[in-house]
Amino acid sequence: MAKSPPADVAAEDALRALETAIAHDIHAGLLPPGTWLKQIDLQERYGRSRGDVRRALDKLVAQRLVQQVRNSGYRVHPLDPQRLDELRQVRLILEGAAAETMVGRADAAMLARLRGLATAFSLAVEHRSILDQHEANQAFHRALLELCPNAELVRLIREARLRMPSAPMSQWPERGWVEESARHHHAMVDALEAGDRDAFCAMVRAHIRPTGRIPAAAMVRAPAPIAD
Amino acid sequence: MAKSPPADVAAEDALRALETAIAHDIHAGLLPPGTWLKQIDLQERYGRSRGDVRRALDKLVAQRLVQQVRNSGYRVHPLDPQRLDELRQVRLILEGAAAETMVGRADAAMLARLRGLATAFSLAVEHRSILDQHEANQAFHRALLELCPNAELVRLIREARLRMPSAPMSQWPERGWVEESARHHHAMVDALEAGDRDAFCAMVRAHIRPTGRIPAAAMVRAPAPIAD
DNA sequence: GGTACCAATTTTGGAGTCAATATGGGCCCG
DNA sequence: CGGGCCCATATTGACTCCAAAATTGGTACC
Repeated sequence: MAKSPPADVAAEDALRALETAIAHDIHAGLLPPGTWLKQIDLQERYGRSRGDVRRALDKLVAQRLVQQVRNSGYRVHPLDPQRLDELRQVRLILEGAAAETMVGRADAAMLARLRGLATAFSLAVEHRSILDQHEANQAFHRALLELCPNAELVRLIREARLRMPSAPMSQWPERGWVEESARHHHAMVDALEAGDRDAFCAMVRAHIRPTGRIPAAAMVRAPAPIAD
Repeated sequence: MAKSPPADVAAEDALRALETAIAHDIHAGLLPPGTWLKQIDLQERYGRSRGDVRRALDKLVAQRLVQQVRNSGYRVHPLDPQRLDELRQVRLILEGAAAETMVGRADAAMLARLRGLATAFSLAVEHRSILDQHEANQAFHRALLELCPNAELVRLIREARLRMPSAPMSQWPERGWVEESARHHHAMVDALEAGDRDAFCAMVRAHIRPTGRIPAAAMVRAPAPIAD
């Protein structure tokens, strides 16, 4: 049953690889919101069969990252300010709750790794391209999420982050925010190291930047009710 | 342009209908966890083409309600105690956060409707089949969720609830829980009517019952101080 | 009597093909 | 000169068919 046939794993990973490749290009800004994703273009762009493209697109539709219009094809989901703010609130809820479970779970090696990723991001902010900054940021947060023991929660957070279409790219250029992000990362590691749960959670929440306008009325209060 | 072609809408709804039909049968216990979902069976069971069955199955896989094994087909996702508990925590997080946003948004008509659905559930508990109870419960919670202004959050909650495989059916029969659920529903409406946010949120959290047995080993240590 | 092997059947996965529909340009008419 | 209609093209969506793989049942052997 659970053998390890390379062909099977390869095929399965290949499908997911295509899916994440398209998602990556969307986040990188190569496929701006509203762009029509013609199957034939993707087919030759990624060198895959049409069926694979179609299945990957369907998965992306299930994640609401792309939109399907009957008999017109798929297109990158246009970003709606309302939806963007709702997504931000969802991230606040999920990542805030996850933060509660993370403090105290990092050993020395993990702390060192996180510190390294935080400094890598700082360096990227100074000397590298925006795309590299994006990568470094994702790497840091990916590692951070490994501390959360709730696999389902982690999956949900990953999906929620994935669902934010091109948000980073369009708003990062504002000088000052990236640098603040870098400081946030280091502060998170500091709090983790000190075992200061409140500081850590506060930093995680502060890190989720408000989208353009701040409708304070819709803010959710609520600290996480999660069991350890 | 955007004419009103019944074919398009019908086709789109038809696909989703098949998807929800399968999900419904899974929740109803007709397709227990671990069951192999042979495409040909579903094809003749729901009277749909194989392509439709496949696409619906893929969507269900994306929602982690069914599992796909290469060259062996799809099967209902087996319920793992660990995963079930993680899902419960996720529901606590999401529904608890949603509850915070609901108080004060219900007008008189909505309150009356909720009250009616709560009593309908109570009646179902007394006089109807388990399946009817399940339906009544879903109807109440569906209506309740309409109070949440965050559409993305609502979607996430619906998906999370959908992802719980057959949990209600397998554990509801324990006499006492269903009746407590009915009381919970009425208490929620009471709190909503009184505008008592804390009471409402507490009730929502209490309503998310702990998963059957608590495998202390699987717990991430720490007593789960769920609800209050 | 139990076990291991082998063949037949069933089921999946994918590719190819074909009809239906939207898009864009050109043409005709006002 | 501007607007509306019609047709050619390209793209999508669905059905069908075929090969590959796994499961099942049977049989022979130990």
